[in-house]
Amino acid sequence: MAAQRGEGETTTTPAEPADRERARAIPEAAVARLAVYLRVLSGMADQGVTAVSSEELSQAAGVNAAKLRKDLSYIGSYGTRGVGYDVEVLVSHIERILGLTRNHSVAVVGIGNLGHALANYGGFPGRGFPVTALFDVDADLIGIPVGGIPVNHIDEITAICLEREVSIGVIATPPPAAQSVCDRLVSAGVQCILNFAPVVLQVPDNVEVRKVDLAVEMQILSFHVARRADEAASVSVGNNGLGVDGMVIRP
Amino acid sequence: MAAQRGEGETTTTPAEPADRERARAIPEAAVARLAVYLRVLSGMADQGVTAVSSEELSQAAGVNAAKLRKDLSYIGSYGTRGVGYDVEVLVSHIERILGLTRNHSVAVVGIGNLGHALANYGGFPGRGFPVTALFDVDADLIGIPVGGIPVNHIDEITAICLEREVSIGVIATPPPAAQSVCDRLVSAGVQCILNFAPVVLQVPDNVEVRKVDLAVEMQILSFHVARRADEAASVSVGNNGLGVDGMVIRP
DNA sequence: CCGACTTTGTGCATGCGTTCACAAGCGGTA
DNA sequence: TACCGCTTGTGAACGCATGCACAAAGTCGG
Repeated sequence: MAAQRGEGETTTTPAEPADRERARAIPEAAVARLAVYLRVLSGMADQGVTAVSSEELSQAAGVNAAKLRKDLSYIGSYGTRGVGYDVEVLVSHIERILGLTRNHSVAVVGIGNLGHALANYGGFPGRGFPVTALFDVDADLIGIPVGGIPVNHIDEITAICLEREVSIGVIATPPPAAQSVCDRLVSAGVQCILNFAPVVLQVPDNVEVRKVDLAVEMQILSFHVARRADEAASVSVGNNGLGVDGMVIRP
Repeated sequence: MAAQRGEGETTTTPAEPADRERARAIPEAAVARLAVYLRVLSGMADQGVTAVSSEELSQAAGVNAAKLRKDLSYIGSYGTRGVGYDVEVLVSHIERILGLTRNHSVAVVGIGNLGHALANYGGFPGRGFPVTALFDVDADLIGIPVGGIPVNHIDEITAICLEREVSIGVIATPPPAAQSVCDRLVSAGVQCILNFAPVVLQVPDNVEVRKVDLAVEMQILSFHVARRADEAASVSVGNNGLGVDGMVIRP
């Protein structure tokens, strides 16, 4: 669907179909994978690899080759049939689509164990995400530099975020503080938030929140442990669905 | 579909349709949400709330009410029509399905900034996930207790994981070490891994890996920042898809 | 005891994402 | 130049997840 490229279309449409249209059409799931491809490709580039096939790249990224090609097709046709992809070219196009050509100033709120860890990454995972502000409520922390940046009091959040043009806020506070911190970030014009607090944040529609929830991750793993155990039990006993420990399972 | 409960079915099927069948049928996405519902419900229980409707619960969990009801229906029918759900009952059933009635011993590998943070959570987010072993390669760390547990050398990983029946391994090492650590965990019988290292782990089919990748999260946010910026640009100029900075976007 | 009202549980339709399979396109070779 | 083999890009089928809308089932008031 959508406009093909250079297919001899003789309408009045300009030659360049605008990346915006494309970007809007990329499935969320594909965006996440593009970031993974980017990392794998960067690693390859560092090792002097200049060309790669969809098969190789997909294996390194842990996905199916067809899926990889479809994902790449969302951002355009930059491969050469019969040959593969040029690593450099792919890297630069993915970076462009992911918006990594601009710098995204990051603020970390909550300088506890996790906040420390995040701030110390310095220049955050991958390049392009400079941490430019740290906030906490603890008076003992204010002014102390962590990862090269001094900690500010949380009350200064609005002023500083505006001044330093923070585009991404990272919440690493205890749960009770998270919503209030979030509200302040939003009122400071931050439109993207990465939330480590185990809380469901309420935000306006124009703000994007991504959640990293350790408890949820652990519980999903726990579910799989339980499922495996159940399977093992029913296999070892027979396959009628009545496990050895039927009554252990029920409360 | 599947067997209804106590509908007067007079086949030879035993009364209890076995939770195993159910567990296998729960969509992955629903499992993640069940964990969220569980947290919200626990919070409600702590505040003395005893009953809740799907509407209330769904709002607190940030999802659509129909989806919530469907999710809950995967684990059985424990609500009362015209009334809602009993908080305690729901909590205990979700805990059972997620396998939280058993204790899952956790090992953390890589006691850097992040590993420290994880170990210090002590008893990990939510109850039921006791951290029972820590590992690192750094000789300076060996023997030092973090969060109450002494750090062991990584070479002891197999022996200790077997001895302490570790069921979940958490990898918080630098990227180059991750795959090797993963292999050792697997050979120690660990079947569930939570990976914080920005690496695509290769594991056998019977091992479950979940990935928490900060770089990917940041880049997804970056993508949305860029998309918003593009939208804003094209809106402010008109709506023909040709933005003000068309040539800035292209390399 | 009955009728009105509330809320659950779920069949069905819709849409998104994944997978398949193959035509189109390109480099290499004779 | 013409052919051959390889790899991309994508139309189309499939499957899963989401959302809708309503019957079933319960409570409450009279």
